[in-house]
Amino acid sequence: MTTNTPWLDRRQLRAWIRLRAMLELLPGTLDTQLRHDVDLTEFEYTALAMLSEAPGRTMRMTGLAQRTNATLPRLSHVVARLEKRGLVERFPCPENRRATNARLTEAGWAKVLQAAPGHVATVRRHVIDVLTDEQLDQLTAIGDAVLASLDPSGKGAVFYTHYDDEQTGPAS
Amino acid sequence: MTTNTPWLDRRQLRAWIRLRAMLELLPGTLDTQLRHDVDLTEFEYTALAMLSEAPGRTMRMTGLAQRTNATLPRLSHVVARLEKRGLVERFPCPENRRATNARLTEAGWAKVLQAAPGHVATVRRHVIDVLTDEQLDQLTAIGDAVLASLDPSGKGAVFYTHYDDEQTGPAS
DNA sequence: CCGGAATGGTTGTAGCTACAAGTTTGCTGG
DNA sequence: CCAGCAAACTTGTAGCTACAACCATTCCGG
Repeated sequence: MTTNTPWLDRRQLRAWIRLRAMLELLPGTLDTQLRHDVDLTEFEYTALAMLSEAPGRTMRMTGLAQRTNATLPRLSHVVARLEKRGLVERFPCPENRRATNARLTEAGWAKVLQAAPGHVATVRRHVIDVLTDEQLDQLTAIGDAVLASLDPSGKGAVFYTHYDDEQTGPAS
Repeated sequence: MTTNTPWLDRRQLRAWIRLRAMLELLPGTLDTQLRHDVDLTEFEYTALAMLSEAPGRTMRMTGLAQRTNATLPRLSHVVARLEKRGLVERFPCPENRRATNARLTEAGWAKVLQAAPGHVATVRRHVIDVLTDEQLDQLTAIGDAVLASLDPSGKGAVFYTHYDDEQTGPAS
């Protein structure tokens, strides 16, 4: 820890500058579109979307937090707000009395249906449609490497790899 | 705008999920390290670092905002806080009386020196060192494509391409 | 040379996130 | 069977960002 940290060479710096710029600019762009069109944050949308795909449109808070890459306090606040807006409802989990389930309401489902097309269009416009199929796969590989370093336990990976290939069994 | 937005296929979804996860997790990781070690945000660090590389360690607010991918209001607030901490000082720009210059103080310079190694180490650990040289170049290309779609005017590109190749002249 | 638009900034405020505590329920060893 | 620790949340609060408003300069056409 006494230093000896090599500086970044030009190639590395070049890549890092792009990544940092994306990190700074993309969230704002996505948020702006969603807020303007349907009054949702990208994070709120993601939470609702995850619920909409879950069996019974219901998930436990912890599970939802993992899928949305959020901390539990953050999710708790967000769900509380969504509940006030009538898009989600919470109820104690039957099997585990310290757990809480979040369920998408009908209004929440309608909201997802309303929000999805615009959001997908934005993601397409700024990300998907400007990349080649090859680049999409490269991005996937890069993401896997980076995310593995961020989450060595690999808890999140369960979800990342969920869409990789339906045939393959769970990660060994 | 009447819909007709194709949904994402598996390959596209796969890549997008990784990118979204990075968008969500990376900033927090970088912020946490910097805040813990030197009480700085990644954004604050970037601002200070940009100033430290500028001639006279001085930049106009607008220019600094562009390099840090920030809006002017945001930068204004941040610089105000940095000024209170004695890391930066502001003074009216001589050539343009409506403009403001921000200059790194000695304390600010010391702060950058103190912060840089740890931050670079973190960036290395989670990004640079987990990718191959090939992947770094791929990331650069992907970043260029995405950023171009976010900023069609290409104002930011001036900076992105600054490190690409010292030999090449300014973009045509 | 003057009225309006554009440039360059600052400030106020609402809303979201991170961090730190606190609470309840479940688990485990002795 | 119970002490203590862990799991699963919720809540309080400080701090940062976005958005909107505002003010001061500068530029530009007629």
